[in-house]
Amino acid sequence: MALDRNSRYVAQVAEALEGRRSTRRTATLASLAAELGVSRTTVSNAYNRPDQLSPALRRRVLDTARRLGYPGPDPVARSLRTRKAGAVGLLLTEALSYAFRDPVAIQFLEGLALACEDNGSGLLLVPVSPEAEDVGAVARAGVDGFVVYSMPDDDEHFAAVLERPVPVVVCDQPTDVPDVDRVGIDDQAAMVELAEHLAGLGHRRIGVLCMRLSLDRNDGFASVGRQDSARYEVQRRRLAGLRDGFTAAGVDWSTVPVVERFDHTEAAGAHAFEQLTEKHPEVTAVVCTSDILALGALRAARAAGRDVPGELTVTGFDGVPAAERAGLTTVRQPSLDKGRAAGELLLDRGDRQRSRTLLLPTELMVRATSGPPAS
Amino acid sequence: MALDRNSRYVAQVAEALEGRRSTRRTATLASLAAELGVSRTTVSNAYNRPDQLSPALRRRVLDTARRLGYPGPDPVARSLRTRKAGAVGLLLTEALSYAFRDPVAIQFLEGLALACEDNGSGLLLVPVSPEAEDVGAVARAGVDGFVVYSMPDDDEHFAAVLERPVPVVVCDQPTDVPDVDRVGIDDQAAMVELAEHLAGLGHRRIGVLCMRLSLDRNDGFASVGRQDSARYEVQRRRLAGLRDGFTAAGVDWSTVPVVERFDHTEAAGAHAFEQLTEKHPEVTAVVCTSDILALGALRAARAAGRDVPGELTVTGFDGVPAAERAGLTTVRQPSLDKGRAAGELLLDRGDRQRSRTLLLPTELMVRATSGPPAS
DNA sequence: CGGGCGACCGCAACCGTTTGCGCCCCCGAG
DNA sequence: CTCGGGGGCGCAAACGGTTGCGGTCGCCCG
Repeated sequence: MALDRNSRYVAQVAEALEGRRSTRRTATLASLAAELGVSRTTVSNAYNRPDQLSPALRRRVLDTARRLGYPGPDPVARSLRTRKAGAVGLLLTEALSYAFRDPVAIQFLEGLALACEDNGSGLLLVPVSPEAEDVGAVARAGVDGFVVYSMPDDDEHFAAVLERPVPVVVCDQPTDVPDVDRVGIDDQAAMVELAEHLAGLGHRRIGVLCMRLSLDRNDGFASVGRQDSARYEVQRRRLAGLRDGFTAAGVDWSTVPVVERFDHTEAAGAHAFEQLTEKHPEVTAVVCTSDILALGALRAARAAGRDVPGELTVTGFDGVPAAERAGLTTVRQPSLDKGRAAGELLLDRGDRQRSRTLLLPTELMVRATSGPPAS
Repeated sequence: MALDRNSRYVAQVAEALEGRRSTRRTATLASLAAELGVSRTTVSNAYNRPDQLSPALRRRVLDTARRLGYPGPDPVARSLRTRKAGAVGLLLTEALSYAFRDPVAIQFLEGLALACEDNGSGLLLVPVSPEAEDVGAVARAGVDGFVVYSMPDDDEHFAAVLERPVPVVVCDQPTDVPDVDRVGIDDQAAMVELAEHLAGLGHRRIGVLCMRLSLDRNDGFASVGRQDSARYEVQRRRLAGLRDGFTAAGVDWSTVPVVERFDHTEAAGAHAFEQLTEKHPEVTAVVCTSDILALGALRAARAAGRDVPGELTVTGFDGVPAAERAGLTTVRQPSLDKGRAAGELLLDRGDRQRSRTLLLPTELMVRATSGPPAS
């Protein structure tokens, strides 16, 4: 049995190789039809509409195809005719490979992949160089629609996506793009909730670590002006939430130090933490707009001998697995569900409604890195 | 003459527009040419060969395109004509979404993505349902080549890939497929090295936890016969390496218990550990064929009150970040480099050599979970 | 024996571009 | 005035398939 299987496999492979080896152009639907003495329609039907021709003929077609090394209808030609590519494109903020470095992006991707595989459609990761003006890659992508993940405002690539006559759904940002669906969370409200938690614990002197606010690198303190004009809406909204929450608790936001980091890594978080606390040793709570930054800050705090949460509170945002392991107080957002919802929104285009926005719930996870300020 | 031709296009387009006003037929190269009173060639050149027409006309073409909402040449039609899709397909062992759950796969993907973005080509994740016989997805993928990641022997999807007249490079398994490049590591030698390390420490009574050996679920002990006939070559080779290494140290391999798990999760590793130690409490070292399993085993061991490495040695394979954090003794393999190398092998097809195999180095990482057996 | 009915298969019109050449015309040199 | 040359643009043949319909033919039923 196993032997049988193997020999069949070997034969199959050899045959495939032979087909490829030949320098002559690979067989086409037409040449196959000619060889068989039937019409192209019939050959096409043999592959796509088996009920349209007799089983005997169908078998003959398929056998001859195998003999001639015809690999079946060319996917590109088929796509051209049917106007379906069988794939959704994904546009990412960063370089393509970044998607696999950020745990939140990975979760999102997993969800999106789930939706795709349910639908039987592929997932095309569109190659974008962050600095390259080359928008060609998105114009060249053969896809039935785009999912856009967390793009800054006024992005060229995103503009190129909107140019394409295919449906688009964005995740997180930008918001308020006419005629495209969107899935996200209420970043601002989530941050208000977190702020209330911290204010309730008694924190009044806080510091903030946030991700990149605009496309220019600014590894340092971010003025209120810079905060308000951030090109990354998500960061803008999270900061706004903090502002609202702490302002309500009597804190003058303009006195709150906000340290920005261009790179989104734990190392960046650690370094930002040092920068913050060196200049503002009085802060009792360090609020980070992402778990990655918070984990870095946490590490740096403990490396500096600070007791967390006894002496200092550290919080994050996102709810990645590592944050849970570290006992980090954070806001959990359903990243995987966002990905799946984005995919479904794009693919389940049964009821072509007016543009919808889907806001998923978040959850404040109070864990072991937040406590009342040291008295 | 030209007018005649043009008017035909005009009529054609008008007709199309009238037929589908509701869905607003998008402009085409031809309709744009008709509107401008130039040939399709010229419009095409405006996009692809700017030096082939006067700057003034080019500008006029582009402006008119914008006015008409022409999104530029259709990617699919272009692909058909140029015979280039601008994307590489990726075929995975598991369901598409699994790729984002396994740290090793993620690393591989990151490397592959790096190679792709360097080359400006997209990365198409081909949707495969593990159980579905539907091979159609790979036949339908519009790509210039395939990267195949760690497929079992005799896989239908892989066979379908070989059918396609495009270059293929496989990662890890299967090996020895004629005419396809391959990148991987020497799994067997790496395991021999690990075995020698453990044997050198004095371990003679060992137990093994391994990943899925075949497509049928077998969560339990795996006979030597099952080990030898495993459909997953990587697992087969790793076990063979252990066998070689420990046999050389005087161990009778047929007495070594090997526990198999279908699912590749920490929970599975933990459970497998319990199953192993319940039946074989005498083992002094638990060797796992992956870090994930090892991390689960480690957790289970400590939960059971076993001192690692004082009382028990646990080792993994792969060298994922979590393993480093946990201080796990393991074999590090360059997963990211494998991905990048696979991509480069596929894309840098300058010298169409005979099929190459690229074996990357591994490194034994002796850390804090291995030590001499308790006396 | 006529009519109707499936089962099977082919016609022909697209799908939207790219590209190797060839043509035309204007311009400067001889 | 002739002639070579080159810039600028168009011709027409692919590229490889899909599909709404319509045609043919054997067979069954009344």
